[in-house]
Amino acid sequence: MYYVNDKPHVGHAFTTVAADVMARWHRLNGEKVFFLTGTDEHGEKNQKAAETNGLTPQQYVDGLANTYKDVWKCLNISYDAFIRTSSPSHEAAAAKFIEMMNKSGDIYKGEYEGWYCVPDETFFTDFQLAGGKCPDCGREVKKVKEESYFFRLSRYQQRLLDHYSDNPEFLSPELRSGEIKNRVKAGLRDLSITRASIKWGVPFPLDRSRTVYVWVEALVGYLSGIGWPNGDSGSIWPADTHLVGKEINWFHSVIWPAMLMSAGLPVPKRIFAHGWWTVDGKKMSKSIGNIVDPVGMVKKYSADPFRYFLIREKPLSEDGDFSDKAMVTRINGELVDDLGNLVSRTVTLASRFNGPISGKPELESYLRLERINGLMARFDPFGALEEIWSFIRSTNKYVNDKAPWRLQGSELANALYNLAEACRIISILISPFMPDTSAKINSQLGVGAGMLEDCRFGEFRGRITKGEHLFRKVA
RNA sequence: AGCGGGGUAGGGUAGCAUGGAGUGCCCGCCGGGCUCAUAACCCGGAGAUCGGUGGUUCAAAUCCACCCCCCGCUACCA
Repeated sequence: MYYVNDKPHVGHAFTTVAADVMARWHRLNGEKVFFLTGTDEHGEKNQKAAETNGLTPQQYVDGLANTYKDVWKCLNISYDAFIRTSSPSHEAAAAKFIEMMNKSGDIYKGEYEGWYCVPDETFFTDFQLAGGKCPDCGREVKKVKEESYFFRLSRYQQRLLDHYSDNPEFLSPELRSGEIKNRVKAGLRDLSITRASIKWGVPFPLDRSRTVYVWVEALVGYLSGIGWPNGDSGSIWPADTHLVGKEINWFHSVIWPAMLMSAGLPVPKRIFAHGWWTVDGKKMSKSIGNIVDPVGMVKKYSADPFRYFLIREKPLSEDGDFSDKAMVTRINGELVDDLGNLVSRTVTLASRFNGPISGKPELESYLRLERINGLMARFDPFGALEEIWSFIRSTNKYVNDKAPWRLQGSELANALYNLAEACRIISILISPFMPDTSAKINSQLGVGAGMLEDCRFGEFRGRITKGEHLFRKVA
């Protein structure tokens, strides 16, 4: 789920494409998948932005939510539900959730005290101040006291730590787990969960003159998005994975599980915090004007190559750099030259052959399916693509070694059989990453869409017809 | 400052837990082969004091100590 205040950029596209790839992979494996995304729409920023634009907050976020949906359509995202936190069903779910926390005795009225930077509209703790001044702008801050309701987050310190040690997968990737554990060990402060001054939000059910702190209510979106507390949400929850940016890891790895424990609900199995993109080596920012627009990328390179690049260029967990140069290298080298060319030479050779394409498997040992599966299970689609491409390269080598253009009869049929089956299997394996391309390969091979279990060398049943190249070179 | 991650050929990475010849992969570069394929494909080669110093060891990229440099997180803007 994304906090909407502008149209999505590469970072958003990355998260969503990665989630889509994982969702498609599990469907390919015959598993039942529920893929939820959506938009977090409340908060002061949108309230103000709406005023500036002469719209109601609702009108303003309606526009943004539609923009998100359009971009996901353009990227071929196969989500099952799209939750909007300004929807009535979400507000009802959030209110219900808070009442459950209250029943556990975890909500109390207190006083929030902090330093407020008026021009930045931001609160700071003592610790964050830079020499008594605002750490962002360096101006004076003033002490503010506000009556507020609190969530007894401090109560959950030990339960969280126990949960982390009992479920090592929960804090993913491993490199992130240390910082969360240590901070939790250092102690948790209770969390102020209401705002008196912000109107654009979910009314706080215990005192409707206030709204619920946006974050707290947005997290409940993971439940309201699957229809909780109604419907068959019980068969979907707990979520297998929440895929989030590393900057919001704290909310997902600490606050959210504590909230769920308080409400007496199961905790998701894994929080995966992914890394960020820089652009041409620089941080993406409006002031530099280097924000990468995914729609522009799709127009320029089309959806599949862009999706491929996002996953192939860096591991999910790491930071990486986005550049047109890197994009061109990947497309020309790996999509056009490795994959496109393999399919092209296979299809050309096969379409000149009249007899039945059959033989005995000779490429099986190069296909490390278990390893690929394992990498995907560990949430490493980057590593999985590396393995898939290793198979593609081995298959290209096989063409050179066999030199089918010099063969005839059964020897030729055998070589073609291996190539056709390899292409069919490759098509299945890449389908979660590049669904359109996979369909193109299938149509040239004359086979239907396969499942993961069909990634075995069997009998080749397709009828091959040479078609267009899968990709075009880019400059 | 505290906590966390990282520094491996021109660039990007894997390897490090359970030490064993600098071993692998991708891009780039040089040379060769092939001609089915969008000058694509295949093979070979050059290129690294594995951040630095010291230590443990028969043996260290890998273990230990200290140092240098990069990056992230530090909770109520989301």
